[in-house]
Order: sequence, then C-alpha cells, then structure tokens
Amino acid sequence: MKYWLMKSEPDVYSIDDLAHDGKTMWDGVRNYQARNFMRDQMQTGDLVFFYHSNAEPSGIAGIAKVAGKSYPDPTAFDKKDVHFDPKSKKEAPTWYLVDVAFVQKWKQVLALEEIKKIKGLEGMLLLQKGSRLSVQPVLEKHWKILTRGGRV
DNA sequence: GCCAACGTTGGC
DNA sequence: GCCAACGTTGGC
Repeated sequence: MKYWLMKSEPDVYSIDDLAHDGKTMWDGVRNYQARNFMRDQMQTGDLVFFYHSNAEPSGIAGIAKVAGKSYPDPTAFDKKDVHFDPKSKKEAPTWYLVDVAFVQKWKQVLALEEIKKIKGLEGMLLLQKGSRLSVQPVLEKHWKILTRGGRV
C-alpha cells in the first residue's frame, strides 16, 4: 500500500465534485514525473490526499483512493479537448491516468499554512520550495502525521 | 494579478 | 548538447 498526494484546482475539479461523482478519471496530467507515478507505481487501493491548489485556502481537502490500474489518457487523443496532445498516439500513448474514487471529505481544509507548522513533515515534497509536482508520493510516516486525530 | 521556479521547445 | 525563450504552476 502506497500513499499519494494529488493536486487539483477546486475551480476545475474539487473534492465536492469527487464526492458527487464517486469516481473520476484523473485526466490532463502532462508532466512526465507525475505520469510515471500514475502509470508505474499506483496500485488499486492506494490512498490519496486530495489537495486543492490555487484555492482559498490551498491545502488538503480530503482523501481519495486509487480505483484501478493505469490506462492511456483518452483526452490526449481528443482534438477538441484542452489536453489534446498530437504527440500521443493510440499505438504508443504518451499519457496515462488512473481512476480515483472518493473516500472522505474533511470538515475543514488542512491549509498549507497549517501543514507547514506541523512537526515531523521534514522532507515532504509538498513543502519543498518550487515543487509543482501535481502527483507525488507521500511517506507513510507523513501520511500518519497528517491523518492523526481522524480529521474526518 | 504578480512573479519565482520549473519544464519544455527549438535554434544553433 | 547547450541554452535562451517561452509557457505553466501555484503560492501569495
């Protein structure tokens, strides 16, 4: 079992949208590192912090889980989609995604500002200056600290 | 809306 | 293969 953090702008897709949909395709990721995590390392059942970026406040909004094996991102093949990428061919897809399912919404977003104050999160990717990675692994010890107190 | 930090692109 | 220019991310 691995742990992850996935960023989404709530104006585009929020934890409430996921709660409503139950499950969603995590499409549109166009960063190789993020893709590699989804394609090669995510396993069904892995837990995910749903992170609101560019938000008021930015922070962890709840928990989701990986709902299946990775597969090619269909939006890369769709000329009309904003995430269309002519380089990605159906025979050799460039971009992959996983389905993500809703687990829980936290009563309150755990704001980045608060996360920064929590002891024991040294080395967490999210807190590294300039880390824009939208899909990133979370160490189990960091996961445990951040979920302490059952922040449901 | 600003801007620093990145990643990508493309000329050479 | 270098690196400047450009585009994007995301906190503030």
